[in-house]
Amino acid sequence: MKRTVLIFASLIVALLCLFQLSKYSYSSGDTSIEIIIAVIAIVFFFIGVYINQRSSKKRITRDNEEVDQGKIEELGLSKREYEVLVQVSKGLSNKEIANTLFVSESTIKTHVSNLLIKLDAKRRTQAIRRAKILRILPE
Amino acid sequence: MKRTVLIFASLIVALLCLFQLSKYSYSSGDTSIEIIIAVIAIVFFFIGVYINQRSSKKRITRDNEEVDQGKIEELGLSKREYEVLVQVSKGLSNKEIANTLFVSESTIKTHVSNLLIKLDAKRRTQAIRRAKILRILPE
DNA sequence: TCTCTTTTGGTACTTTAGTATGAACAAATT
DNA sequence: AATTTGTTCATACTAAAGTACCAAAAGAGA
Repeated sequence: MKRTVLIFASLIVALLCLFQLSKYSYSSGDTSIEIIIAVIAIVFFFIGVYINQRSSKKRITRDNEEVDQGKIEELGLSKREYEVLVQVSKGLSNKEIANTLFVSESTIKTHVSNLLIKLDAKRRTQAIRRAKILRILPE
Repeated sequence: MKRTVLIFASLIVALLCLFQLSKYSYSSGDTSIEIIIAVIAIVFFFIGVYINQRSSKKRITRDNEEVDQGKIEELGLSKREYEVLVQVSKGLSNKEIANTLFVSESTIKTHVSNLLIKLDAKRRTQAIRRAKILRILPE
């Protein structure tokens, strides 16, 4: 938001500068009005392109990286369960997850079972699917 | 590409129209040159925004939906193997895949085993992971 | 025609995954 | 203090998943 204000402020300043430039050129008479208008058109065209590129980049980043924390709570997933879900989505086995989280495989099995119920999935692959659709997983 | 040419052509036409308008306004003297320039600036600014929005939308769609056919060949995945991979990524079991593709479960197991080797994965969940990273799967 | 790849399918086996159930313990809530 | 919730772990079991090997049939290409 602050950036948008700054950009618009500098746009107005640029516009005023162009006014002065056009007046000067007109009075001196060595530059035709058509060229001035063309330059202004081109400059503002590219300003529009540039500003839009910045905002669209932000949009892409937001959509792809942000995780919907609300839906995690909505599903009733606990912190640990979500951690396990992330590891599952990385393609790790229960034993591997147990090692990375420093708990036993039994614990992971319990978490996965609860995960499947809460995500309404029969298999871990289905859980991954649903989690990605619900925008619960990163990337 | 064709659209880009069309857009630029209409841009030039618009520019010429504005030239004529500015000449008329100047000779009649009832509109100041500043206002004309301001209008042109604003119009071309929004033209820039509009064009960039169109192209950025295309970019988003391309990045998310297009599948890298080259990498599939590179990995040596056959048509059927790729079909199975897609079903696996949807969270289906071997039996379910067998039913949707009208073959036996043994066949699916063979395909999956070959898939895992070609994708350098130990589990189907890992295969899904790698496939998504390689941009082989849709969405 | 012969060869190679793909697709299909089987058997037998091992390994993961997932279910059911019970239980201990800590932390937060009522 | 009593209850609920989350995390931990175990046992015993069933169900998938995956491996290893083999083999037949179809299609494409040399």
